[in-house]
Amino acid sequence: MDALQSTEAPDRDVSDDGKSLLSDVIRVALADEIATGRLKPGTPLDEQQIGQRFGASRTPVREALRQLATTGMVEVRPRRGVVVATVTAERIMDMFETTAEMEAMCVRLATYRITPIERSRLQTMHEASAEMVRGGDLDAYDDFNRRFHEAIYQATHNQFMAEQAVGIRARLAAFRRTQLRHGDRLATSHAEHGAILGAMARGDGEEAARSMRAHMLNASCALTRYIQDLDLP
Amino acid sequence: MDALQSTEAPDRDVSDDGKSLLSDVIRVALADEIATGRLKPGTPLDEQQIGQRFGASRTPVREALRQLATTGMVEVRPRRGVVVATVTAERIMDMFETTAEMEAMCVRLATYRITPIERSRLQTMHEASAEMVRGGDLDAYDDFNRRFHEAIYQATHNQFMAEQAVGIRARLAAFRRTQLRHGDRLATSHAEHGAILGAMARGDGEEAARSMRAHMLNASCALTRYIQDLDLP
DNA sequence: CCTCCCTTTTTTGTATACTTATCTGTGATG
DNA sequence: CATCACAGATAAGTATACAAAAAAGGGAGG
Repeated sequence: MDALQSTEAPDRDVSDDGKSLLSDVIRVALADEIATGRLKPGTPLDEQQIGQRFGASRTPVREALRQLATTGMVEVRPRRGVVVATVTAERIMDMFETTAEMEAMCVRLATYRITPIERSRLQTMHEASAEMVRGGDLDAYDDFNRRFHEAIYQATHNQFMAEQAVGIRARLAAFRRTQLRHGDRLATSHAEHGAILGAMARGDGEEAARSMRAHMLNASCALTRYIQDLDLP
Repeated sequence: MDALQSTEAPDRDVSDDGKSLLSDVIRVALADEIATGRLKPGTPLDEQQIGQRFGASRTPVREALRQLATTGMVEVRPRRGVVVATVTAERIMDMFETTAEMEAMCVRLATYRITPIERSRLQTMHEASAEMVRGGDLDAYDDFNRRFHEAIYQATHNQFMAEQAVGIRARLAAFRRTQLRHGDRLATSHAEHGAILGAMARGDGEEAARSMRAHMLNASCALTRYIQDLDLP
């Protein structure tokens, strides 16, 4: 039951942020802890306990939890409490496939709509990432990877679609942390990014989409292994 | 300011549902009113007023509003109240394009994965809809249309993707009510459904996706007109 | 020894009270 | 006459209190 009782000092100081809403602070904090895996699926989220942790009452905690429920990060069982959403292996696969297809969809549209400036920026980012690959800097590459994909979303010039893509990517984040952590996935990923950019440069949206799908599928191989380690229902 | 003060009898009786949560009841009710357009964009949603309407206190109302904010149906301006989300014409276009692309994505996957039983059911639904077209029964066709598309989502055998598709479709529902209400759009829609089913029957996922995109695009012509009538920012 | 039922306890759902920030209106001042 | 400032009003954010349902625990009966 004390899964939330972190050993480090309580983060009460968040309450004196001034402007921000307590419920938002709590929501963001919990979302982060779930996404990064510090709160594991099935963990019960006691309202009072969380409230104490943040030096808040139950009210803002409840609001945060309800909002998280809407995004699917937690599961609310009426009158029976809230738990971190339990995700079956099948569902992770489904989420991953959806992400891959949405990425493909985005890159296809982006191919047709990207501006020269955006294209140049993507290319620059891509070339800069080569250094991270050489240095084997996983964290830096992880961060670059996210920005690279988000730059593609933006290049669709469809704000709504970009938001959807970011949202789904965030929800999947909990399960992809280890995806690049083995073999020469880093180098492979870099090469795949290059293939995607090449197809975009040729204006071949369909090919860019295929490259993206392949890129995501390759990344999923590691994911599959990870899921099996998780021993999910 | 009395946009919420409906002239009909107050729906206080929802509170004695027994099992259901008050906040859920309020959320669903408000979502419906926003989706069907009874609550227009920009309408301020006063917590006390809504509470009175449902015979509830502010607490469950707040929870409902926060959840709606997560789905983008309302906009929360911290300490300044909640309003029905104001949607620009551009954003509706973006939402519509995203929907069209997601539908195309779904139908492509569905083509490869649909079971004989599902295929048969889709075909039966499609044939039954011919009667509605002949009779010009708009409401019945509207309902059939939703079920037809949702049956395709299900045929992807990707529960997560189906949920996403349903969610986006629901968010767009507010703006598509009038889409089929003119010309012989009904007959055209029916024919386009036939084309989609034909491509699926041949196992040509890409063609099915193209047909679906065209189908959605055609539907959007009416939408464009509707948006211009709306006089949005 | 196991099972069922009743009591106790805990926790959720809702209401109400309090605090604080924003809005509004009036008046003073340039 | 316009603008700014201050005070009151209003409504949002949060805390606390109460009600009710579910979980937990214990005792009686089989």
